[in-house]
Amino acid sequence: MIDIIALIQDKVMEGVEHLYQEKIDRSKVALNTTRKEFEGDYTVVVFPFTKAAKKGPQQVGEDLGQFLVENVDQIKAFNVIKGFLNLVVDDAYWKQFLESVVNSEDYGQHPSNGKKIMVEFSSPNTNKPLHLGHIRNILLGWSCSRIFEAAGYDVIRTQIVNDRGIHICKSMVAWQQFGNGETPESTGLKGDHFVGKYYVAYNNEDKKQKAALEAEGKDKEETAIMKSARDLLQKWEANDEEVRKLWASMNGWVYEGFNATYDKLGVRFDKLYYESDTYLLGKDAIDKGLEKEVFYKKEDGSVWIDLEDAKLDHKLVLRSDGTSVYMTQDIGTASQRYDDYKIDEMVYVVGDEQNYHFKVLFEIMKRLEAPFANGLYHLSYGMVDLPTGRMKSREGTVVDADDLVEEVIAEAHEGTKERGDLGAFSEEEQKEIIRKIGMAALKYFIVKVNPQKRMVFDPKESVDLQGNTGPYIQYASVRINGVLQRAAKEGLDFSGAIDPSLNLETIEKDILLQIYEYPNVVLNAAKDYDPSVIASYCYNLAKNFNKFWHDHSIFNAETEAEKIFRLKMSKIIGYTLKNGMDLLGIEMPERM
RNA sequence: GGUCUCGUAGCUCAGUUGGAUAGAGCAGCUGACUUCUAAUCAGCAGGCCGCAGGUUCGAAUCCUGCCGGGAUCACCA
Repeated sequence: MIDIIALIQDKVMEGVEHLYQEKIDRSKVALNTTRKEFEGDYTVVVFPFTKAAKKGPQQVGEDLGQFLVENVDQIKAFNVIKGFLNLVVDDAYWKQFLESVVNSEDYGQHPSNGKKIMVEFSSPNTNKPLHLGHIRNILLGWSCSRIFEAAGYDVIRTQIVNDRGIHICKSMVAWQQFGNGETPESTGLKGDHFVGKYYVAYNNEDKKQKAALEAEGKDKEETAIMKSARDLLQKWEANDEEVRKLWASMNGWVYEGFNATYDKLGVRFDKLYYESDTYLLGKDAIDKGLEKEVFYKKEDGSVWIDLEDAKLDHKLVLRSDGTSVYMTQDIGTASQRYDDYKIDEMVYVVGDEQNYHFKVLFEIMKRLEAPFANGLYHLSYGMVDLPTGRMKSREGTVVDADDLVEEVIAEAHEGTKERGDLGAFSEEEQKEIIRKIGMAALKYFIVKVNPQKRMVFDPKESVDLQGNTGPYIQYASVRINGVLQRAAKEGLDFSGAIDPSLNLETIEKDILLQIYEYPNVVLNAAKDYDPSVIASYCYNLAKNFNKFWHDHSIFNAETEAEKIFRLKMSKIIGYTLKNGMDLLGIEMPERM
């Protein structure tokens, strides 16, 4: 299949050189799809050539249009409006395109590019359950990892589990003091919620003790429970057997809970890194950096890097007592990952409050001349706000991930009772379909927003099933299933050739152009680390299909040739929607 | 204060390497189910693209300044 876009660009360059004896750069050839109001498929902007031509835009358009029609078989007509050269591509080209993809169920999957990329996402602390902010992180990370796979990368999904530190010690101390030996089993609580309960208990107790200290006129920062937590942290670092045992079992409970949530969200990881294993890493790199004079040592023994020439200030990489900071650990972990997998690229999906941290980290890796330094990327995403403002754990406005999932599924259940057509399914199957619809609503709502932007999460809107939503796109796909199933049932074979004399409707051509673009859309989404590109694409394709469906009956088409053509169209639209939504982590139901 | 980032319809968001009269959805109003699923489709209404300059044949898009929101600038993670 000839790449029509590249072909037009080549011929435009050729045409300008032939007509006006001047070579132009490929980047000067702006090629857009033609706007709806005008006739044509692709539009060349001719303004950039007027200088070379020494003619007005209208004349240049006429010249170039004439040249293209004469020299490119696939272009059968043109018109020029105000400096825009609209080109009409021969229907035969689009029919041939449809034939070439109609049996490619994996349409949009690029061949391997030989590159290995690691995507880190989620990476929660282990002292409380996941919330809405994690959901954005997880969905972005998962979707990007799928997009990279579709773009031809070998992908390794990972997270760094923040399993040690003062936060988990707080939950531990509260459990010791108030737990009476309870477990998730004995209470029927999900593990992460169980541990989170003790984190809350810790904070309540700490607050109480602070108030008491303040009343006595003492330093309110030094509460007894805080001291106990710090004591636990020290014992943990000293490898105290009992403390380690408690730590392991509490983390174990949390992991069970997290895994249940990951399952519900449909994500998994290939490799887990635990902070308890990596928190001491990075010191070798600091030593080497000191030798190379990338770092410098202050009199107190602390080690720093001067990044002022990169507009980044001075940054500590090792404390005066020789212990690591977060940065040290990240330097070490990055190298560890490279050693483990020989990755070409590494993407960190982390909130935008850490933009500065990653700028510094990447700059350090460059100065240390790490072989993967140029493949590092921080996929920074904005915080999720509620219509009432920010989520604040102190004010109890944090939206819990598990509650949210339950809520959207309940809403999908209501919607299905009203509108659904699931009579033919068993209860079990119906539940599964409703789950897919609810999850589609939630996931699409989050992933359709450009990652770098802060977003407002309105729970009411997130469960909408109409308009620019996940279920809208699922509905288009379900309609397609309907026609294809009917075709199968009627024994209708539409594998034959498309009638060469068939005229394409405008909407049919629009759809073919759009599907033609899909593989490029995947590459662009990968290049920009941006799932929202795929989301808009799927929505627009579903919208076009719904219009097509409304305006043109498939089974009651006027001719057999039209019916066959439209069935082929339906099939490829179905694949493309399914493949696109899969890149967002969204599953398609059979019916709804 | 320094650095970074965002600002588009009442609300939530799109808007390709700068291209034609800035687009969707929701909310509001009007129409369309005897038909392959109306979770749909068609229409009306809604805009100083934060403000002011600049670059350009052409700016929501690039540059500068200002205004407004957010983040960050720890021997915290």
